[in-house]
Amino acid sequence: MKTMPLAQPAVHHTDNRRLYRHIAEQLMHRIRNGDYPPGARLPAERDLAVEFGVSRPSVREALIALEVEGVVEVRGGAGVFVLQEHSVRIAALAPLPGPFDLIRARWIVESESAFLAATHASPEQLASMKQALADMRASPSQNAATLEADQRFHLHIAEASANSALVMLTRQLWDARRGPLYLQLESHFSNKETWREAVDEHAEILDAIATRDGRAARAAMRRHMKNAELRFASSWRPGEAP
Amino acid sequence: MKTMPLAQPAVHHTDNRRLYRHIAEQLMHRIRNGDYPPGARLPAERDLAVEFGVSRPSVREALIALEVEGVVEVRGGAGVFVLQEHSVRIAALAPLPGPFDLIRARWIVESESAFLAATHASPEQLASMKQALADMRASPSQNAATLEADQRFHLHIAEASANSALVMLTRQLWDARRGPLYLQLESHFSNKETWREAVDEHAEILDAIATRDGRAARAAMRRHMKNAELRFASSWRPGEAP
DNA sequence: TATTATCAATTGGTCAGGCCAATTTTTGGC
DNA sequence: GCCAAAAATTGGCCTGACCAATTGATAATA
Repeated sequence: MKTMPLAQPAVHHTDNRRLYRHIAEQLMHRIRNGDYPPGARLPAERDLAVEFGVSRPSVREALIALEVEGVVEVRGGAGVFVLQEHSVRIAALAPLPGPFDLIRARWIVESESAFLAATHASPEQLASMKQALADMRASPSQNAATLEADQRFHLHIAEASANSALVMLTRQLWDARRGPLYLQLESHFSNKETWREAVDEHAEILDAIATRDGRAARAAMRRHMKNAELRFASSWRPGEAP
Repeated sequence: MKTMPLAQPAVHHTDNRRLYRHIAEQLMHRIRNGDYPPGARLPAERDLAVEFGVSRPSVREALIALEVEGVVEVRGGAGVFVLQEHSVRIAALAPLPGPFDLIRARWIVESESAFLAATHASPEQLASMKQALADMRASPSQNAATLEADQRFHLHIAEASANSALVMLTRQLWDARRGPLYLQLESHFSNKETWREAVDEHAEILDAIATRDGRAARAAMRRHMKNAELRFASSWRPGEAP
């Protein structure tokens, strides 16, 4: 028996394509509306599919979107439950830390990552660090590309620490740089001389890790962070506190 | 013709359930690693399905997760493309760190927070820590309430460090405890004796901070973390890695 | 030759129906 | 009433198919 002639989706989605998005919006609307209060269980995937006139995979996709957004929790065999708003929202509302707080936190976290990386770094990870350093060297001054390579370098060190929590923290610290008054300052304090210094500091860190000298790696990272703070401070215009 | 006997997924996902998450993580890793640079087109859904040894719907679910995360853009009929400004969103989908990684990361972060707190803690913050400690003492063993008080104690220390980035990191480390196999273990390793030990360790930390002895505070926090790791390890059932 | 129109291949979009594993609910026995 | 076993429910994942949009190659045309 051949497949049926393909029913037109009952959900009238004006936004072309992305059916799952439309379903997700419908569900989100109901949740906000209180039809599905926090903690409640949504109808079964099969039932939702019938109700919306779509297939179960489409409903699944919508539910996954809601799950990724932190709205619902999917418990296998049990059901889909509305999540009472939790940590994510709170973190989003918190203001981003200022540049100096970030650098000092990185001083703490990344110096220990470097220490651990000296022990655990694999040849592949060392190669990745070397590549990132080369990408930094490729540019005579700081720009968007070198900033990306810089982040890549530090993240590779965190990954080489063999501690996924440190990777998570390092990522968060770098993500926090997307703060409001950060970007313009970035470009401000970057002249050729300070940039060369920064690159050389990275080279020292990499050398220490490559030679498996944990203490030297930690010391080099701490120097780098302290110097970064100084470079940042020197480019600071008085009258605006972080 | 009946359906084939159901092939076992080639991707060996240790993290129970949520296959799409595993696939999304793999793809995210490649994107971060530069295998799929910004603007590049990912392999076709069908090809990815073959490569990962999963079905196309599973790949689709992973891609939708990445799309919701803002990492990729799906253009119907054309392909899936890596977005340019994906940096911020890239963190959320990463798997939660295991308990041991978390404790070691806390050893690093919170010991320095304690050191700084000894210098900067205000009388109000000291009072809050004291209150949290009292709430912990109020219960003879560990439960949900004491866990909350425990978190409160440590967050107050982070706030007393006068570094908002450390607060952010500490919050993230505690949020990560929402991991899958964490909660059941929590209740497992809590007998009255070990709980009393833990509470006493907190008291030592608070004493050191209250007397403005930074080095002692750091040392006390490191002892606490090391002991917590030992307590956790002793309750660990062999055969299940984090 | 350069340009454009057409067609075929590719790729995402969606549906249908199926079996499995985990969970929940019901049922049956004590 | 209480507890264990069976049945129903539910999410997890798979196979295979067809449609629609995009893209690139090909042929027709100026």
